[in-house]
Amino acid sequence: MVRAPCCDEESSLKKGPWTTEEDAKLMDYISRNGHGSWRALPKLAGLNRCGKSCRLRWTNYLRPDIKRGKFSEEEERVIINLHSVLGNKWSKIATHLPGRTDNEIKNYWNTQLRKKLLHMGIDPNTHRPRTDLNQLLDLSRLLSVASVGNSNKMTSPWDNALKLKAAAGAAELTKMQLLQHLYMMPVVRTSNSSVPPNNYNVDLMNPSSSLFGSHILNPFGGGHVSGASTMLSGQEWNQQADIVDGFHAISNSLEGFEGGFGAQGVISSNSPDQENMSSSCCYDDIYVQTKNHPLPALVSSSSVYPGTSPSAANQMEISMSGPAAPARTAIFDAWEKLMDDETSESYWKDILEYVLAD
DNA sequence: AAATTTTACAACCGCATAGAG
DNA sequence: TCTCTATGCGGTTGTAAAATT
Repeated sequence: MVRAPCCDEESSLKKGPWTTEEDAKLMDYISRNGHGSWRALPKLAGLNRCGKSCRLRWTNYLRPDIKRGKFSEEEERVIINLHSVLGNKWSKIATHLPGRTDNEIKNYWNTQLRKKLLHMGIDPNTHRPRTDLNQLLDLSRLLSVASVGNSNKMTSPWDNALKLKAAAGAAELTKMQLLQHLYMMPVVRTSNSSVPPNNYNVDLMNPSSSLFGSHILNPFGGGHVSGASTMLSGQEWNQQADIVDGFHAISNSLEGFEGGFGAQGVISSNSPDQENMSSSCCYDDIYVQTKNHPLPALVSSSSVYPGTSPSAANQMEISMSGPAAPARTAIFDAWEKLMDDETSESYWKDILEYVLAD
């Protein structure tokens, strides 16, 4: 059954911006009678609008309890934290911000907060560090942030986020992401590798992988983090069960690293109604997402892997001459820079050597 | 100063859902 | 249980204002 749009029934109904006269009529009517049936209201109030338009105008603009003006830092923090848990459930988020409408919050998110998060290197969809190469290559900035000191003074949610990101081991994070990209490149695979063809990569940031326990970085320290997990291969998490031996070794060598993330307390995860969640497991009263989720646009698997499941033979071909070459160069350049950094620990060199020798 | 681009946000559209009959 | 209506919700669009060229 197809229902006709309510506002198309009478094409003479006015659309577009409301005039002050219309606002006055609507406010006057509702203040005297309440809104009652929205569909009946326009005629009763003498408005040439559809009921839906009247409801929207009232709830988003004319309602007397609406708060106007800039969002405070506290409100920003609340929105970000709630968004990390609820996703784009604007009406639910709005219930925690008295005087703010879902529409206003949605607009503010889309025009301000999203950009701020992106600028900080945080994926606004996942609330996790971005994995695009530009971000990865911006090592010096992250490292300098990480070394700024341990001041706990928070001046804004953004400072907080940056500091937490840094405190959580931005340098290590970046190294891991580079490692991941390195490992995703089918450069060093040999024919006797134990890794099945479709498991030639591994997401070091994957909370469900065995590499780092189940810790997810929450840049805002709000206690919960969620949203879809980043999946770099576009395959099911559970297809990554067979992780190459070399990376088990890396995992073992990085056990101590958990403290870097975990020091904040872990973070965690999902409300049970989280959309797109294929499964979750309880981890010390925390839901940890194990989700099938596509690769972020900025690091498309296709850009690194022209084929979805290349054979060992064409993996080599790809690695030598395929379109992934520029990305590989960038990654290796970043590694070179990293290795030149006198602050790099020797074990990172060991890890790299291990991976390349695999 | 004019033209163009960007930004902010009000409003619309269509789908989902609750609930009445 | 089914059908239908009213309302809620989230994505998208339109447009005025501000910023930039």
